[in-house]
Amino acid sequence: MMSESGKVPAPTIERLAIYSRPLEDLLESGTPVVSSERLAILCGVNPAQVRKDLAYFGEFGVRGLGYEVRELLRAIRTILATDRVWHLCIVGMGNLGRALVENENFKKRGYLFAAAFDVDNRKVGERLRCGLAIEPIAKIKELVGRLNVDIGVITTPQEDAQRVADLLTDAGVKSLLNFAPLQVRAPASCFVEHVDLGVKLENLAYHLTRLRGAKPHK
Amino acid sequence: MMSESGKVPAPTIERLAIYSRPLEDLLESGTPVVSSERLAILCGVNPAQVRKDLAYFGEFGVRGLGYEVRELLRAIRTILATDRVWHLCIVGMGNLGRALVENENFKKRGYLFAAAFDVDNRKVGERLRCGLAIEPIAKIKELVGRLNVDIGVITTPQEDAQRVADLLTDAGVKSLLNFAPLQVRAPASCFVEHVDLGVKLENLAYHLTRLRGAKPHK
DNA sequence: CAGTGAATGTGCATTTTTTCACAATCTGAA
DNA sequence: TTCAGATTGTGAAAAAATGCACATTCACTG
Ligand SMILES: NC(=O)c1ccc[n+]([C@@H]2O[C@H](COP(=O)([O-])OP(=O)(O)OC[C@H]3O[C@@H](n4cnc5c(N)ncnc54)[C@H](O)[C@@H]3O)[C@@H](O)[C@H]2O)c1
Ligand SMILES: NC(=O)c1ccc[n+]([C@@H]2O[C@H](COP(=O)([O-])OP(=O)(O)OC[C@H]3O[C@@H](n4cnc5c(N)ncnc54)[C@H](O)[C@@H]3O)[C@@H](O)[C@H]2O)c1
Repeated sequence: MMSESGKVPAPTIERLAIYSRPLEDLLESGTPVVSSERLAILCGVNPAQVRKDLAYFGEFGVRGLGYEVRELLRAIRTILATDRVWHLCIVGMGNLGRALVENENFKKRGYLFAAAFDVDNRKVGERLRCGLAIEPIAKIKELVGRLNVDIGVITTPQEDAQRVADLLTDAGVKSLLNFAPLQVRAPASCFVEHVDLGVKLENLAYHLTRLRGAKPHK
Repeated sequence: MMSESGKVPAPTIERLAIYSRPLEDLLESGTPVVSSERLAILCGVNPAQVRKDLAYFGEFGVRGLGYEVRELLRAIRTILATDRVWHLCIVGMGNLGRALVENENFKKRGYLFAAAFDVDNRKVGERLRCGLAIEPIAKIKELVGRLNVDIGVITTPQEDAQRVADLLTDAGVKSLLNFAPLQVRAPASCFVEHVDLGVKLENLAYHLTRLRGAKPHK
């Protein structure tokens, strides 16, 4: 149970997060049990894949029946460590930064923005709708330490992103979510996720030019 | 040259887009030539991977030298079809929707927002800073057809996303970029990309709880 | 114009990920 | 208590992706 001895494939982790979306809906709609086949359809993957992904962490199903929705969701949340609160900070309070801190979804899932930073002196001091005040980047080190920030979010222009990443890792942030369109470098102890919308669009563009029998799902 | 006979792995396409970022910087900084090794380091991948990715589409390098930056960038743009203008429309002009249409990066890369839609009557008619006026969703079909929209961007709340996807595909949009946290379903002829920030964060959370010798790069 | 150094392009081995297929096992009914 | 029906968990096969290693080819030098 909840063994996780060997190493788990990265795609498995990504899919576990994806599985939890329809599971939340099923839970809300009162469905008590779901089969790997049904869940697979809802997520656009293979049923065996669902079972194998879960099997890395234990046996959550009942043969002949399926998975109890509430139970499975709880298990996935434990695996992904979303059953606790994570503290985020965000650097670069432009359009994107504001949209992110204002989004209720994150709070609902346990991702709390604990601090927001910007270099622009006209913005520093401004109180955001979510209650946070924008802090100067000079306070990154102090606040990251004091507020126990786990994840740093970078929403500055591209040319500042690496510098900001350095500030954050230097302040002790253990992982980064970067929205600027370049690969920021960080020490091996810091895990970095990149969100590059340009890459997504270019993918679409590529497929649009040769859309003959392309699969609809990733 | 530019053969592309067999099928190309999906990860290759994704990486081509990633390669183009440092190439743009190199071009700007006047670097005439780059080796697969250097480019690989800049992108956090294996040099052989770079060469193999490119080899799917032709021979762009010069043995003993490397790749001419300008040439290679042009080639990648041709492959990814980013050497032309794509017309986008966006549905759901909330925080995220506004951040997206206001972002200059997209225009610079040839992704033009041709129309913006919302259901909220208080928002319809409003003129955005980018010049676009917010249209009612009743006009989706007409405008998508008239403006020749290639890509539909969905930035509505989760519960409306599937309905909006249906409206868009029905109107003839050939691909979708969805930001709502669920897998929208679309006909096989329509290519869908999902951007789920929750998945990214949950990935980080997972790795944070077991960060022992984890690789920094994807 | 031959020789050197360097980096490509690529066949092949390796690794990773997905999928298949079926024995194991559970529920509920008779 | 046994049986039927259903779906899991999982070895083993298949497919996909990555990385190695080197022959090939080019630029440049003397
Ligand atoms: N807006 C989008 O929809 C969108 C989408 C994808 C990616 N991005 C990327 O996200 C980043 C931000 O986009 P945006 O539209 O919000 O830009 P923006 O210009 O609206 O905001 C950037 C903010 O960063 C601040 N900033 C600049 N340098 C800084 C520094 N060194 N330290 C702290 N703050 C600094 C600026 O003062 C500004 O407030 C960009 O890299 C952009 O390419 C944006
Ligand atoms: N804000 C973010 O940073 C962020 C990040 C990731 C994902 N998302 C997702 O993107 C979506 C939008 O986020 P947001 O923060 O902009 O929300 P928002 O509430 O600010 O905006 C949603 C907009 O969609 C409009 N809308 C609702 N139903 C519609 C319909 N049927 N047709 C057209 N328009 C409709 C609303 O009027 C509103 O303007 C959500 O699904 C959210 O989960 C947001």
